[in-house]
Amino acid sequence: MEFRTLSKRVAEALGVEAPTIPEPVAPEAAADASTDWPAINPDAYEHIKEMGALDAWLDRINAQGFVAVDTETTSLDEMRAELVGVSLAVAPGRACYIPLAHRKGSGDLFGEDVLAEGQLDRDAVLERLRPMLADDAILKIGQNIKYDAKILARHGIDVAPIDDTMLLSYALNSGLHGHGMDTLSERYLSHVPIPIKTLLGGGKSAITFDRVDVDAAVKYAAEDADITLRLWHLFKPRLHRERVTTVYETLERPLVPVLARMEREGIRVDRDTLSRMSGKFAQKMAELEAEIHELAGERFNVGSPKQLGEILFEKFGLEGGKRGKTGAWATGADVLEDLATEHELPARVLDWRAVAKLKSTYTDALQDHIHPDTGRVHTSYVQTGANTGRLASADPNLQNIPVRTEEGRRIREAFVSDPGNLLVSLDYSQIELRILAHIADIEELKQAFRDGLDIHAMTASEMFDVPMDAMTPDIRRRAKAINFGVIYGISGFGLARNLRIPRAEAQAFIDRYFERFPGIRAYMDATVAFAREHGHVETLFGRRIHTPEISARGPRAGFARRAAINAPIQGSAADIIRRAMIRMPAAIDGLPARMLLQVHDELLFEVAEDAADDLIAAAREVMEGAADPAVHIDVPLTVDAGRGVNWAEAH
DNA sequence: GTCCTCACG
DNA sequence: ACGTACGTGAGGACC
Repeated sequence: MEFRTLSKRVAEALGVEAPTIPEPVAPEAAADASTDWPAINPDAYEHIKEMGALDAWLDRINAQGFVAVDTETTSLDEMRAELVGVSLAVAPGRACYIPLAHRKGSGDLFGEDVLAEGQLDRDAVLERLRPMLADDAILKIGQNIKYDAKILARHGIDVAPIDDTMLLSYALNSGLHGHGMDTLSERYLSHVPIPIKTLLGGGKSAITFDRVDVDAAVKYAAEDADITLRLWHLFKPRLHRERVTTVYETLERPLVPVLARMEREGIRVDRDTLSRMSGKFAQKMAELEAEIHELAGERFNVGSPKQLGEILFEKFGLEGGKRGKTGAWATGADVLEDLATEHELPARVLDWRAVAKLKSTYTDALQDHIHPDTGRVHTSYVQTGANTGRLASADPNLQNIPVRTEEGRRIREAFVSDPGNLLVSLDYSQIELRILAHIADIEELKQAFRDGLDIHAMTASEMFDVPMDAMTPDIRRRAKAINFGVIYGISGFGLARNLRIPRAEAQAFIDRYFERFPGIRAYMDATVAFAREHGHVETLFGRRIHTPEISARGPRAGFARRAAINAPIQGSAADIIRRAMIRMPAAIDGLPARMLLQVHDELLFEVAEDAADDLIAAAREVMEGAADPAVHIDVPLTVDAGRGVNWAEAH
């Protein structure tokens, strides 16, 4: 009897020999596959309204070992969305939609609100789909499948194994903007999908998908599955041909269930704490506003940079005014800080802005994100969010919760553990500088990290010939700015602005730095040369970051050059923490602990009090060893840990 | 919708 | 001569 592996069956579908290792290779099949495909035709899709018909689709899926899956719901917010229907595609042009919870009527308060005709029972269908969705031998293909997996997880259904066309696109082309289905369909299939707006309408009168007419929904939903499957047929062979299979299979795909889990866990946020803070901030803003109006001699909207600029630079004629591209006066914090040495108005505006930011973006907005059922805030990580391989966090963004000022940091007191639990934070110490030391192979820096020295003080000592025991905070501060500048693709202008020193002086620092650490300049030159030759740079783990503008002329060249220098450093750090996250579930299995958040170089966990030590030990080991065995990094990766009943204490 | 501003690593 | 530190997301003003 023949044992058919997943990859063999997938390979057959792609019309090629099965490979001996994990995934299929089908360059030839992909090269002309699209020419053989039927045109995308929404009228050709099947509306499943009987179990027998569904079983026929399942037979086909079981036989071929892969299927494109898409869910239709009532919301883009996976934690609140209700499942409305499921679509499946088994071959280009062969797709169906299973409506489950479409409703008749307008949805008005007094309107009819009963299930539409031509649907199957939702729970019965889910039970029928469940074995297939969890079957190890059947690949489930989705576009942003984390979304669908979360919806189905809420109905107790696991989806695995998976492929994701959005992530395939990202692995192949991180430099291109847009990995959404509409963009991909237009770019690769030259087809404009049915716009969701034609079904839902827009603005205030927009309806939810459960109010969409079933026949229209069949065309829309099945088309999405069809497009997803076609994109997969195009992308999957390119993965191997373009040598990014490992990145996709070790850094992208396995992260999906990990992120889905973290997002569903959420983090407990105390509404009363936020609400009290909002009240205090409102009071403070009112006081400051009165002072500001008094100082200005008139009432105006303090939140309007336009009005503020007119008062500062036209009414008062203050020096240092600059207009931006659009002709508006620049009133950013750096400008106001300069003015603040001579006038009280800009100083008070800075105070007002600090409070207004905390209130509007954090203490007010976060309250709206507390889930009514869980009492927790559930962010959404965007795996394709950053070109460098970093994650992005949205709705809400939990990667930019204040920490730098005392007042802001108090917002973290609202992020709390459940009773009997603690929050535990583990963060990589100086990971980007360590990676720089390794990539650029700077012996002094590497040794300093091995010796556990203060790296900024050590840099300062080398650069300014100051013995370590005679180091002053100000000299160290300058060296720190230079170290960060190097990571960002340093320029005299940028460093001068950051340190508020003359540009010539900043340039002299940089020259001195390169003199002292010639390997850094060599790394920068080599990286830019690599980008010019290949159109991309790479992380230590083979992730490619495309640099399409590296050979541009004019100011864009400078941006592209600095981004190219930064990308391998930022991207390698991103890869390392991804590797840690992927291994984490197995490492903490059995502990009463859950991973909640990632903030670029930090992982935040919630754990039962008496297991905190065990968790820290386990998680630290995973994080510190996360580059192994794929890459040997010639400096230790070290992780700092903290714990407490809230995020302020834990950090 | 775009710009400005500012929160984070 | 140009015009710049790298990577993000979000709120408010303004068009």
